[in-house]
Amino acid sequence: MADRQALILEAAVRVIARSGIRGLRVEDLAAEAGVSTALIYYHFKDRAGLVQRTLAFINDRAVGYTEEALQGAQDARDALLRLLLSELQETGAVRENSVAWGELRASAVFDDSLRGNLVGSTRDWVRDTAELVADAQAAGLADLRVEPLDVAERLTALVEGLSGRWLSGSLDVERARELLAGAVEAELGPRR
Amino acid sequence: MADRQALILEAAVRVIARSGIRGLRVEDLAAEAGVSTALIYYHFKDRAGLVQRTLAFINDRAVGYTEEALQGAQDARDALLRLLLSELQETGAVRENSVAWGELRASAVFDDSLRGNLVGSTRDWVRDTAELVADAQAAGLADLRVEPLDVAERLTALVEGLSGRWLSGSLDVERARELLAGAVEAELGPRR
DNA sequence: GTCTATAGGAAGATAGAC
DNA sequence: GTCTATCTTCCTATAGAC
Repeated sequence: MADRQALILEAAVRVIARSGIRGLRVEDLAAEAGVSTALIYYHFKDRAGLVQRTLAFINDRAVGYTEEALQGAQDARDALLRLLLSELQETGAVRENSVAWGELRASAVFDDSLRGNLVGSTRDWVRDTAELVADAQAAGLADLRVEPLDVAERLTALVEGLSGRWLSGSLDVERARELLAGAVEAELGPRR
Repeated sequence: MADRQALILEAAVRVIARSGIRGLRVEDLAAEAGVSTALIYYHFKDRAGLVQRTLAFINDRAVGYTEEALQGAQDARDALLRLLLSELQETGAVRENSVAWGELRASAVFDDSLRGNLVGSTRDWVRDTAELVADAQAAGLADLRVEPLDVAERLTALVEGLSGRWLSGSLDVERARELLAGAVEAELGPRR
């Protein structure tokens, strides 16, 4: 069984998914994890440290289902679509991650200390996406006139927009996935 | 000069733009507005009522610059672009509104009582956008094969995604506007 | 309508025993 | 390492005077 710290971090993800980063109460987390508040302070120093560590934990976990999503892709264009769709799934872990990610971005508007992490992760994601766009072009599966970085930046930003609507109850996940697939078609042009 | 309530509401917008909905402290607002906390409770009953009224106030104000953006549009396609770009401007009021809107969406993930307002406003915005897409098609300025509602839903969601990146410091406003213009081109196809 | 003063209740953080 | 108990700070909300 995992150690106490890991148990607390897993509980923290659940609490953040339920109440948000700013709604995270150390006492709630203690109850969720079945430990005392003092233990949390012992392991994580203070609330800010706890949040920091939880965000890093979430990021690591995301790598898992992202790579999983790429398994079995037919070609580069298919891989691109799968990568993007992997953020829009009604799965426990994905939803938790999406909520946390959205909260992180929303919180970073008011809290500089959260921006570093965020900007870096965003850039990585955009870069990976742009590479798949370029691969698709090289394989003759996408319009050669489009700029991979522009397309990647738009598609990933669209995922974030759709995700926000999904999680805030304006859009169901199936419709979001459909819209995203349509955007990929519009951006890359017909398969040649 | 406006009455006290309006002064408080204007101050509340500034405080929300600076600290977020969940970061709004009645005491901060009192200082910003130059009144006592008691007066705020006198006029708005409680914190929730204050937030509610402020959000409505922000919505009303947004109608102003939205309509302004449509002035001088050359044609339906141009009007569509202007409508969308009006959310991405480095102007005091627009930035304040964008921050508040993003916060509202982010908060609604955890607070059901905020969803009603949000879902309705989103639907209206998407509908107005879809109408402009249909107008552009009728005027021969957009590909007739695209579904106006799908395009509108994607473009408005993209605006929200770009706006989130802009406000959280991942993207500057000029780049965001450029990317958005590119998306309109990709979605509507070349002018015919 | 508006203020000063303060009650009352969360929530973060720590002391000290085990 | 982990807990119980508690300190302290911050924040919403109200009482009561003007």
